[in-house]
Amino acid sequence: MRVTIKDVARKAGVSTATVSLVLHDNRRISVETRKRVLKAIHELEYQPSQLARGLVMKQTGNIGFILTEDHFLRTEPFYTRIFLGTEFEARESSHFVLLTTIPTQFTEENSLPRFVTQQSVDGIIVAGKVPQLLVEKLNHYNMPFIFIDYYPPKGDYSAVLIDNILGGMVATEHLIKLGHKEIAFIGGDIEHPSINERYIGYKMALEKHGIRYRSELVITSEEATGKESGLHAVCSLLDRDIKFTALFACNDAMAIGAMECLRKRGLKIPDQVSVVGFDDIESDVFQDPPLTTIAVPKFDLGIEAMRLMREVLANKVRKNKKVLVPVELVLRKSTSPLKK
Amino acid sequence: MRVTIKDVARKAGVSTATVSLVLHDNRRISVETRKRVLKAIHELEYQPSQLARGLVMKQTGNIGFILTEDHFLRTEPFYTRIFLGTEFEARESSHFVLLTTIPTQFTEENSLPRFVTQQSVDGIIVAGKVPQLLVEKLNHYNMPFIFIDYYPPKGDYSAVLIDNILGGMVATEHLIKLGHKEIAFIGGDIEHPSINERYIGYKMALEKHGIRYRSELVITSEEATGKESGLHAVCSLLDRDIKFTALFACNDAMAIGAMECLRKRGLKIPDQVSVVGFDDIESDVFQDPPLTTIAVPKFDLGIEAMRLMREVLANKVRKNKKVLVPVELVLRKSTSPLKK
DNA sequence: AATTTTTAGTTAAACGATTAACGAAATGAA
DNA sequence: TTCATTTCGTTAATCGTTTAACTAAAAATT
Repeated sequence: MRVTIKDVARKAGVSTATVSLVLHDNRRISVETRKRVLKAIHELEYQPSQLARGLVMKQTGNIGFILTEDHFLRTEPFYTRIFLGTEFEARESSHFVLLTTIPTQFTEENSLPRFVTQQSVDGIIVAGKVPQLLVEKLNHYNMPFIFIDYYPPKGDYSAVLIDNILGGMVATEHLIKLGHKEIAFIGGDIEHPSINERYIGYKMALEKHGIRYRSELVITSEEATGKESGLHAVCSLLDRDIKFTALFACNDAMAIGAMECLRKRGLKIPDQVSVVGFDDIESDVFQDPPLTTIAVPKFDLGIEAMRLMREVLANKVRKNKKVLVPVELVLRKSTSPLKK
Repeated sequence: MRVTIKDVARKAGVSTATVSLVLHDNRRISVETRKRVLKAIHELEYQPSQLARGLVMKQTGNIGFILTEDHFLRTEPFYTRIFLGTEFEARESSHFVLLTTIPTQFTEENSLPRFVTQQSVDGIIVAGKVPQLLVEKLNHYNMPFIFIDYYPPKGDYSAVLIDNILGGMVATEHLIKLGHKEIAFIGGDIEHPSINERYIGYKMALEKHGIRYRSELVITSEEATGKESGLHAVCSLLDRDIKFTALFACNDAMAIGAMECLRKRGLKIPDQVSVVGFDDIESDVFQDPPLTTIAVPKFDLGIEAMRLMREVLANKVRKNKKVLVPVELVLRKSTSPLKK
């Protein structure tokens, strides 16, 4: 049978209360007694039961982690890295993370994850864009939740977000510093806050350096944000004979598609067109040339979310707190100084 | 405050024991009382506390899921799919799955996942090849564990495995039925049970159809099982002027590398060489031509593991049970009938 | 009618922790 | 010396379930 606090108490010749107090570093216990207890704990290899502890403390020690199915199964380990960060940081406070997915099309028929309805978690982390319906259903439960890399359009929540505006600025400024003035921007799903913010960063950088914003250089009408969209966007630019010496794509997938189009049309990268992406996905390195991009620290996003969760659970947070995690420029071979 | 069994009991005018018995479908309770209780449960939206339940039943309701880091972060969502299957099936028995990773190089310095040392799980599922040290450390704990897609070289364990031999046979027979007789096999990391079994399947199929095994058609000396190994293996075959009209690669990655080499050397697929892979990874479809392969039902592997775990936990399993999940041939464009 | 059996519930202990409230001994203050 | 305070522990209630053992009433048997 399992070693319990009673066994420890007996072995150390004290009451179970004393053992518990030692475990919680209560200074009401003398150094000697504490030593005896610690010795007994060690010798018996005692591990407190999380169940018993949770029952009296009214907390489960679990954190729920919700992802849509497609995000979890994406080839690019974006959300898996975020999860890993969360799980890693959870070890610091002895939390467990329960990962579950919801259908990408979450409708009325779908029920919430069991850990929510059963109240088997102390808090919930929601990663990536999720259907509004989920958010609303979640609101019915008296459980703190935190978003990662997404922010619901209505309502006020705690969230850990990528500093997309900064990223957009850094990417654009990088191009500007290389001497470029005709910098195109391509984006899709422009309603998505993250994409929109990158776009804003682009515009801010232009303004900051006194470069006029030219709408013909900008494509925000793509539906999706995949490779095909990138290809399509750039091709449409080229078809209209729009000239640009640099390109900032709202993410790497689109950037890769864009490069494909540029190559097809015989444009040399980076000599004729410099390209910057956003995200730093795995395949960037295998591009020809390797893609310069804005790296998103996925692991850190997960870590920050778990930290924020702890603060929230400890009531350290006044209102809904937002954490912006910084991004950084990763120089590879797809950008170069403007050539005459 | 949380709704407890007491609230339900009060509302229904019965004792808490009665509520509990109703919850467990005990037929000692009359139909009417049961109805009253059920009504109260429903009206109060009562959810039993897993903590309290677990405490008295001496079970946590959790299953640990261990993966090496590199497996979890692989671009190909192989193990994530397996996990998803497990998580999905866990819902049937109200289990939660705690996913954690261990360093790929698990050494003495590394400690076991916290859910093991803390005994916060009822059983453990280990997916993919893991260091032997982990297995040995796990053995010290009195917890059932089950392997998925791996079987430790020493010892006897319960496991859910891919029917690799069958897969190797099916792949090879497919080629034989297309008229091929000179069928090459390329594999790497041949010590790995899965690879070895596919190789055995290859040999069995040849024998079954009375085709002589020719060692010069076989490469098992590659270290790794990646694209480069596939490329290297086939090139070395071609360099030695070995003739073959079909090729079975031990996995899709190698098959893709192999095709790259074949294309480079000007050999047409499938006209001059038919190629079959194994695994059914995402990028198969994007190959030129799309790769015919043996599909591994990842989701099912996870499901079967969870089912097996339940059997084990219920002591339904006499000895260590092995479950072989069947694979199936996926016809795409990389194989065709032998041309004269 | 008396006894036994069945039915339909209840009582109370147990699971393994935490912690407020209490208390005895030692120490300090008046 | 007496009273107050501090130190170091203990007692006992509590968290929300489950379930063995019990009981009262009803039904069946003799």
